[in-house]
Amino acid sequence: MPQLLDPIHELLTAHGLRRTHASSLVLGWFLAHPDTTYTHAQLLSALTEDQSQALDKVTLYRVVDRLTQVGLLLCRVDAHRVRRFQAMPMSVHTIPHFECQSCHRDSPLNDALQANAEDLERAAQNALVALQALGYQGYSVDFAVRGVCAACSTGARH
Amino acid sequence: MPQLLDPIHELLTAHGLRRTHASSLVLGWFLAHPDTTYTHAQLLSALTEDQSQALDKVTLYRVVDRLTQVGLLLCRVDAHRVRRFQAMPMSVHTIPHFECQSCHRDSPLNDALQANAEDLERAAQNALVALQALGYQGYSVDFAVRGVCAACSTGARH
DNA sequence: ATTGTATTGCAACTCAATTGCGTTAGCGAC
DNA sequence: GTCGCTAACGCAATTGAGTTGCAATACAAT
Repeated sequence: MPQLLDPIHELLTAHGLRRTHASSLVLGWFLAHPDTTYTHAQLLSALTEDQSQALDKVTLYRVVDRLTQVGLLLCRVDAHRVRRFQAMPMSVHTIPHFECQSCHRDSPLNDALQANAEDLERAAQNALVALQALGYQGYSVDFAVRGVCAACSTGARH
Repeated sequence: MPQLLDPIHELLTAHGLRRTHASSLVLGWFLAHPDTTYTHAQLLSALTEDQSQALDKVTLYRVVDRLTQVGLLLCRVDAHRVRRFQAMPMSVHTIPHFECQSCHRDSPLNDALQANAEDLERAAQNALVALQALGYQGYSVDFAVRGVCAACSTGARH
């Protein structure tokens, strides 16, 4: 058990963070659930039911903040103005998505974009290479289309 | 003067909205300031100082909401979790930008992406054409890269 | 072990945005 | 025109994500 936590501890110290109960717990959770996004609230309840001991709300905010600032986590604000965090992905998957401004649904666009997936992927890759050369680090690419979806634009009335 | 407002009135009725003082005022402001984003607060103070009569905060929220739902305005949530609105653009300019997760600065990426500007533009155009065929309408494309900028990643300590 | 500083936890607070509800005013029908 | 239905208004009170202040605690470097 203590050996299993080592990679977490090493990541923390490698990024200049202390190896505390809260930070190990949070980073451990994210590493165990890659490619999944969590809001603060979701993370709090997930950790609370995983552990029996509840971790303070403010502490969680601060731990997540630190992890994000050093590039261990990725943060984006969703259409409902809530921050969503996930472990910083290793590879670059550009996930094109559509945000409807009427029903506020956020749906993936894989089907509609089959044709230009390669253009997008190339643009994303080149962007990252160019940025890496400039000293930027630990990034992720997001391709978002905003508008009114078919259902809402035909349905008309709000 | 009344003649100048006609295009605004026509847009409102064409989208099933009533031609009220507040909605004409707000839509008029956005049409007069294309390519500029406003938060609710900025819009409120801009309109208040333009007009002498202050328009209620809640009314403004609701008017902007309606204009957005029918596709006359474009809405995005910025890195500080505040909604920013602008007139729905006529043409598609994909504005690649970088959001630093440490200093929270949001900077345009034109320089770094000179090389793949065409790939991006093509991907955006194709995406819109494909979506239009599916009944989606009034959209805008956003290409965002997230990570830690050069200054923050070398500076290290927050 | 000692000490300086990062981190924690609690309460109180901020601020964008929302809801309830009684009132007002578009707009279509008569 | 004016009647009546409903959208839109405006005020007060509320929500909910996130923040700040500060005293108490726990890392980690010496």
